[in-house]
Amino acid sequence: MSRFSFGREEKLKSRKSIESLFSSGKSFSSPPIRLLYRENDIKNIPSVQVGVIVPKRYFKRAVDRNLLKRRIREAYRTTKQDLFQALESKRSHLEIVFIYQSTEIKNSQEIRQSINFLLYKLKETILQS
RNA sequence: AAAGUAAUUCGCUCUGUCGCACCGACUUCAUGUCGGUGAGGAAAGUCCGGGCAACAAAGGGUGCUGUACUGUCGAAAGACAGAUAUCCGUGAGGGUAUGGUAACAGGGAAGAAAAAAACCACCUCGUUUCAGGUUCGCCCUGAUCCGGGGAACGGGUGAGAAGGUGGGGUAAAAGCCUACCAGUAUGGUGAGUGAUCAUCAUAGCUGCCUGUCUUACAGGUUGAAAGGUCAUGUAUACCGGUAUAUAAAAACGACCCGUUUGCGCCGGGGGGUAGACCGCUUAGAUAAAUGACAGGGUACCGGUGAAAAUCGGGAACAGAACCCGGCUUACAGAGUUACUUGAUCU
RNA sequence: CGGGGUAUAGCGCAGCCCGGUAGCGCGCUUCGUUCGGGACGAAGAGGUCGUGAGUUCAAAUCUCGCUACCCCGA
Repeated sequence: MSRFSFGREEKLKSRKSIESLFSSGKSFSSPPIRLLYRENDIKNIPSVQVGVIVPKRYFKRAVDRNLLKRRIREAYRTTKQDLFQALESKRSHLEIVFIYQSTEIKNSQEIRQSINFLLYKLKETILQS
């Protein structure tokens, strides 16, 4: 597996897991993005599933929503290495959702900074627990 | 040339790195490698029509909804070409409307009046009173009150006022008569597939809008969250058979006629669950791919400049979710063809 | 993805079907009443009828487009 790939297994798709994530997940934010995550050790395999949300309320046109989702996915894809290394020792399953919370269309640099910070903080909290 | 009108076509591109979805081949315990394909003219709004699917089907009438000039194409929506009326534009052109009219109803405010009369003003006859004249006769003239008659629209309000203008006519008037003009109806001739147009003759026949009404054609309902298969496995909804026959009642789009089903028993069956696959496609996903970053270039835009040039910016509207045909809306800019121009430049 | 609805005064709603005067309640302003306030009484102000076109003599109302908000369907 290539280091920067972002295949089907890494995407959060199940309706059930999303609902439980929203009801029992923990979160912290770095504007304009909020990160929502949950840890479980059911599978006993180090793995991550990620979802991206851009609310229709903030962006009426589908073009803008698609653009922001693509930028967030790219930022995650290029900066996820540290998180994976940290998970190697924990052998736990992690579910993450990124929620975009701004009415402006931010450029790629700002989004990447935000994602960088969020993933760093997530790594720290996981290693501590 | 410039500005414009109509139709039509297009609507960024190159390099590098890292990625995504589907399909195929090879290889595998996992997986990986290679190759191919991967947004639009509107994919949008969901305004119409059709396919497709399920349900309902026994039919008829009334009702309801939509459409309505002519020809051609089309499964239908609709498109193209034309006709008439009207509005906009100098113009090329563009917008809007269009079955039928016999009968009935309505048209606020304003205005005398909204189609039929009345009122005021007009003319005339009789009468009351007054004034003046006088040939002294209720004889003449004028005004006034009341009553009868005449005719029509003079009343300047309104979006709209009883065809328009001139002449005649009359006590006063009026298509009352006449000339010309506009329209309508009927008939003839010619042109056109047709709507219709042109022209001739005849008839004084002459307001507009809306609704009711009426004619022809079309329309069952719900939408891929339709629907099917598998897994999961539960209340008497549903289905089949049988039996009874009294009726309440229910279904058949709103109503009427009409038709069908009906207590019970036996057998099947299933409220639920929220998973997978099919439906699904030469783009074909299902928390939903078609991209991100870096660098360069073009159309084009802005500044400076006489020009060459140079500096800065740099592609609009917008992202498929069952599929087709239309309509509507958004859109930086560019090309092609035909045509127009009073005022602009050479 | 599909279907439906609403927009009128600061707030909540009528009026729209069948075109001609924009109204109701609460609130607001002024005056009266009271020692003062509340309640009460009297008077008054306040609306591009979401927006852009069209039809019409005339549009909140009829027709078409656009915008915003809300609801329903597993």
